[in-house]
Amino acid sequence: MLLRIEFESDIPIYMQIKNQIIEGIALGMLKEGDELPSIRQLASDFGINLHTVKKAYDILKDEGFLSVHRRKGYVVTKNASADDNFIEELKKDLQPILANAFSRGMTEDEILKICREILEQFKNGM
Amino acid sequence: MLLRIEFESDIPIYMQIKNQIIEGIALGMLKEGDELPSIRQLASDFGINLHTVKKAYDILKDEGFLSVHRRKGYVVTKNASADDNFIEELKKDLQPILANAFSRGMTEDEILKICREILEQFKNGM
DNA sequence: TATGTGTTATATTATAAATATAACACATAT
DNA sequence: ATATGTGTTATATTTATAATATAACACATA
Repeated sequence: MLLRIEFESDIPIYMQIKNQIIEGIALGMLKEGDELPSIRQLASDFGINLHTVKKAYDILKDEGFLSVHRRKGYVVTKNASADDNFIEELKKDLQPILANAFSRGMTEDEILKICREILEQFKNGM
Repeated sequence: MLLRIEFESDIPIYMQIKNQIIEGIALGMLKEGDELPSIRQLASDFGINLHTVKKAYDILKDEGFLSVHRRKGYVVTKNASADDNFIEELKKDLQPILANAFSRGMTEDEILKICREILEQFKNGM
């Protein structure tokens, strides 16, 4: 599992880590039972603080993507489900992004094509 | 054009304003030439600061959704295009959101259905 | 000339993100 | 037993971003 952090990005570091781990799971690069690097290890690799990594991991734990074992550390656990609550959040997240694309003149088909391409990656486990 | 601000939201106020104006354009509620409330007016309506509103408006101006006239104030101008640069950003924005949905077990069809529903709103100008 | 637009500048406060350090709890390899 | 490597908790500090507060200015036009 390769992580890269863009320090110049406007996306907070803990969010980049969180997002990339979810993407790793979606792509099949991270499977149930896989152990993640320890918070100290990852922090050290990137020259960032232990708490920044822990924040990302803890959010993923709360959401059901990770669980934690005393000795093994954080482990992939796919307990996150797409309940009604999540669907609502999903719509709220997508709404402004799709509105932006549509307002710039993209057609429904053009926009859906991009969504399909991204989802295709996940299905094929690239 | 009705705006609502959620002060408890984790989304910054200027971002909520920005997003809702883009959604207004996507929904056809805001059309080319429409004048927005003045920054002082909108700030006063919501009990927020003039600069918070200006920040939102200025971003929209930079992106080509608004232009500004000395007397009329900020006006809807659809100069925002979906160039290669935007498409790249769009993919980057969609990637983590779709990964999240997919990792929770949603199928491609289920996810695309939600995208279609949102886009349908825009096409029908709800 | 008064009024209502946006603009610019400066300072301050509030909140979130990230860091720095230290000490602790727990499992297990040695 | 003890050392080591996990995560955990606590506290304080620094940095960056968001939001506010005030004031003065430029411009168009009624």
